[in-house]
Amino acid sequence: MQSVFEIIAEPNRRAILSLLVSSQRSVGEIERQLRMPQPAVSKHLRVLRDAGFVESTVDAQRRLYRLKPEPLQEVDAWLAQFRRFWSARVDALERHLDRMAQSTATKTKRKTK
Amino acid sequence: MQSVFEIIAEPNRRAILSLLVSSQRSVGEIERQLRMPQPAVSKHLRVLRDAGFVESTVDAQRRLYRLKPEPLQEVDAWLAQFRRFWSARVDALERHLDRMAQSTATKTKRKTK
DNA sequence: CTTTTATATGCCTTGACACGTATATGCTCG
DNA sequence: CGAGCATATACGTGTCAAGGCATATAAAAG
Repeated sequence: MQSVFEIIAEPNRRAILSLLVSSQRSVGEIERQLRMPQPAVSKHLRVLRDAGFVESTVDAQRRLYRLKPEPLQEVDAWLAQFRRFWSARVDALERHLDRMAQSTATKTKRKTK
Repeated sequence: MQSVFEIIAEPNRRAILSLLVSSQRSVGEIERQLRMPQPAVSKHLRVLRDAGFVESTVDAQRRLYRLKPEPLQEVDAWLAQFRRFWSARVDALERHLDRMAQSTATKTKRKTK
């Protein structure tokens, strides 16, 4: 379990991350909101913490977990190389659709005239 | 192997995707550029195609594979929810650093005067 | 001090998947 | 049509991680 991609491959871990984006939570809150056994939550949090996705502070017997941005930014950085590609594609599609609309409009004009 | 996240968890598959971002390639080209056994390449391409990451066309005995944007955009969409979070954090950090700089400047001023 | 609450860890089983090797399919060209 | 190249698939194997359950640690409450 090394790469950030393997970490977020697990659906429950993604759910935890999504939950933490709004605010920090205790293990028990996560457990209840995601309806998942407590040991499972703790284990996933362990993985997430080791990978730097979250950090925790102690509040009496509770541990409050909150998000850290770096690993997800790493994913974002990897994704960046593809944004150029697909925006180019969207542009091409838009040009294509423009031509379609153009041609349809012409046809309609002819018909309705 | 259902979710797009599991697909890109595999390093060789990410390498293939990165390779295809510049242009389409045949299986043999991928095999040589990534120094990976041909069956491995074919298998990963199969997975990528089934998941909609790539598509292929036939060119004689070759198959040319090229990228499709949708699945990676799905990843991008999931990531979007965190961007607000971390840009907020960066803002806070910047404000913090500004204050530091401010205070340091003041101190320096005093010293150098 | 005992009980209860909150969280973490250990062990075991199971299933998925990546890899290697061998082989099959299919196209091209002599 | 047969040889050779390009790609796909099948099978056997090892690894690793997720889930379930029991239990350990530790703090709070009574």
